[in-house]
Amino acid sequence: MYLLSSLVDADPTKAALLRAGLELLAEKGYKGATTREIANRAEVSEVTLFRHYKSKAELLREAVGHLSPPVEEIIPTQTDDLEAAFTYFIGNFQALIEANQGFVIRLLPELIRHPELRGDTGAPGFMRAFAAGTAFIQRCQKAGLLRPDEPPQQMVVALIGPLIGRVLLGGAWGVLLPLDLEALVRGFLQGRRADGQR
Amino acid sequence: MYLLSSLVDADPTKAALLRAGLELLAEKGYKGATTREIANRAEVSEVTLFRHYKSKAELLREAVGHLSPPVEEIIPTQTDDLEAAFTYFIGNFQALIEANQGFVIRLLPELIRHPELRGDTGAPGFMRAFAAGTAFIQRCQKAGLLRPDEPPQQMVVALIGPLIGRVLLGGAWGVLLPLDLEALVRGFLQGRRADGQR
DNA sequence: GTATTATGTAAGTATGTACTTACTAAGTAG
DNA sequence: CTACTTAGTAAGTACATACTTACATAATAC
Repeated sequence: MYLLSSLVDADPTKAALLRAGLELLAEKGYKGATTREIANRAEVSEVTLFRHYKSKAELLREAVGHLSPPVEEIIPTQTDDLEAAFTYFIGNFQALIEANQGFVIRLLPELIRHPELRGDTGAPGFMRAFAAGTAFIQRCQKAGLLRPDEPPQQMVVALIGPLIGRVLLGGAWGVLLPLDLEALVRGFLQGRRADGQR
Repeated sequence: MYLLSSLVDADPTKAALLRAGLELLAEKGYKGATTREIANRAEVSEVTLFRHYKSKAELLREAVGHLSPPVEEIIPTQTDDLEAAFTYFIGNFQALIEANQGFVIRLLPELIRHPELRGDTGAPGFMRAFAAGTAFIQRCQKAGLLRPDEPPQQMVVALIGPLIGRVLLGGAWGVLLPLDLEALVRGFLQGRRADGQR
């Protein structure tokens, strides 16, 4: 379900614990994710859990730190055709968060509630997808393709905010309603191109 | 912080308990909202809490049921000028969720995680704001002002999804970035008017 | 063959939490 | 003045949880 980087093969016990911890953090929240259940789901004993991590907090902190979406694959390579580039990006991003709805609906709010889980290593892994989007927009601005006066983070919010909101509303309603991605990209680019052309 | 309807004056003890329960449900999650702390924040003893509600679950269920945004005030009264009407609506809605960020970021996900808190009384109070938006769009469709072929719920997602996503991302980043509401309304209405006019 | 490593089982400690019971004090209604 | 309601304090029950300790077992390293 959630994307964990490296280490997965290195130590299978640790990997299983991290994965189980992430899943239960999303499903039940920080308090609801008990060490007993994490160990059960990882198919190890609770004692083994505490032999690998000195506390539940440490385990979950490390698990969150290992979250890593496949950033490289969702970033467009070309910037010649802006509309195509952003359609590519938003399509990939949409697929990513649709496959990881639990992350958006449950894990992200839990990380907002428990900032200590994000660790102190600067940008936490789970934010890399947003950061990648910001970086791409910045690149477009420097290349003179997008208006330079709007902050890139603000542009990212305008671009992917609708996707996030859609998934959250979908969770609340129990139905994921379709979204017109082309219209989204069109609306986003309108008035944001640097050359003034439509 | 959160909008509770009636009853507030009727029984101040209950009202204080409900308010404290909601606040802590948002702040700490279902498990984290302990009866002791709810009672403390309501400035009553824990025993008093259990004299009014037979369980923590019942208290929180009732608290969620009493959530009531000022729906009447955010719905436009006229539909002559669609752009003005939707600007009015989206402006009010924006103000509402900005004043209640905690609801969107913390309470809504917690209600998704614990559907039993929503009660069995059909549409729960906290969804009324979304429902009101849906109803307004439906009215516009019936009046022949908006395309009738797109489901109103889907239109609502396109309209307020960006606001929701923005607040969630704001929570994750610690910064609420500005959003161009006029552009949002313009983009929303583009291609959705029934008469084909721009 | 022995030491080391990774795991399991069983049991236990300390603490927090939902919820109860018994008794008391103050205010209000008649 | 009395009855009733609403609240508080103090204490306790039953259970779950994070985390520990002690001991046994199987696999691997040398």
